[in-house]
Amino acid sequence: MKKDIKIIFHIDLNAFFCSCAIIKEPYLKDKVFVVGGSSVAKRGVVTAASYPARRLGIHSAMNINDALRLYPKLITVPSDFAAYGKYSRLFFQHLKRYTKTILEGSIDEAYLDMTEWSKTRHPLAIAKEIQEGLLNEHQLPCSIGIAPTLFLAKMASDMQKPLGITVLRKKDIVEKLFPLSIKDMYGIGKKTYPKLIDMGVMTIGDFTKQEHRDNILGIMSETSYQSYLDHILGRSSDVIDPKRYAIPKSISNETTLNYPMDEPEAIFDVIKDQFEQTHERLINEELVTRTVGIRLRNTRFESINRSVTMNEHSDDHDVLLDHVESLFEANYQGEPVRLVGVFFSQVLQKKDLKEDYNLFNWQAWSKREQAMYQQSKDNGKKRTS
DNA sequence: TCTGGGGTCCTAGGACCC
DNA sequence: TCTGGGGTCCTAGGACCC
Repeated sequence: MKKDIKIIFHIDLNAFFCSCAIIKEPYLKDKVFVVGGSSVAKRGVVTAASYPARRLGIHSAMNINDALRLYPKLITVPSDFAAYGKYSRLFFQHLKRYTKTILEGSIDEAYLDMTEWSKTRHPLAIAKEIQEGLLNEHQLPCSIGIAPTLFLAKMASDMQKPLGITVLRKKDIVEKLFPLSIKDMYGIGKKTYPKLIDMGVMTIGDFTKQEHRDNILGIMSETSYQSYLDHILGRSSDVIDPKRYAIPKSISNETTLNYPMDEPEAIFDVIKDQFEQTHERLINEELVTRTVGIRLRNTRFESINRSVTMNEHSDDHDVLLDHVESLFEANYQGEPVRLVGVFFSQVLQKKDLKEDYNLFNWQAWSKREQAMYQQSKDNGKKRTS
């Protein structure tokens, strides 16, 4: 039986942080500017670069000083996370007019299952309408990719920026996807890219060639390799699960210190501050955690994470803080640190706790305990009858 | 040359149990 | 006494993404 082909949209807001800055300060439109940098001079990186800045070679994650060297008149504006949250919510609200089957890929990216809609209207027409709606109503430019799987839709939305709409059908893969540089593939980053280039895998098409298989398996697992092949050839997931990223699996706060510190009391003050922020979010979002950890980064940029997993989930301030304190005391060796952080993982929603907990308890009981419990119940029945 | 902050997923090794 | 193999959980680190 032939499998129904789905129509997935991937909608990617173009230079989202920059768009938010322009909404607030319209004079920034068409200017060479970046979002990012730090209040502390001579530190920080570019979080987002405007398109005019990108044309000068300025890109995100670039050191602010390097960016200034490329263009001394560069305007820098500070991050405004409250605004990003606000416009992100407007973005998703706008999309919910079209379908409830939406996956929030990140603050500025969404996947939509438009299969049903496309039975009555042409996908390109709907995409055009969404794109114009976001631009006219919210001043948010976007690019849209239309494809049969999530991965291909994501790759398609990247092909024409800004304000592009790109259709990538399975039959277009060889023509449109294969020629792209392997570094443009989602999942291949700055560590894997040079290794692939060394073995002659320059393009996405090269990656699929049998002749490179053994070499590639030398740098990644069979599972990863197969998963990339499935992505490229249109065999990966076409199912949108709106719940997938709805509840965080971990939450954390970290901060880079203004200068490296080696006074344990002073360092712990900062860690405690990070803890309070993370804990506040835990409480506000009605979450509980089972694993508590700290992170320290030394002046060589090496990080160590140390964590403990508790027997039960908890949101208790003092219990969690005690763990943080013990972890710091047990692991801090006196070396100067430049970054500290606190994280909670194995996070759950508090309201989901009870069921899980009962289930957990039952399974944790030994066979003998379960038998005893069963027997006591049976005895109870006998007594009452 | 100097590298922010928030996440997800994967891998690998050790402990422990059966 | 020494031994196998499989499964799960925990910890740590790393790659990657926005």
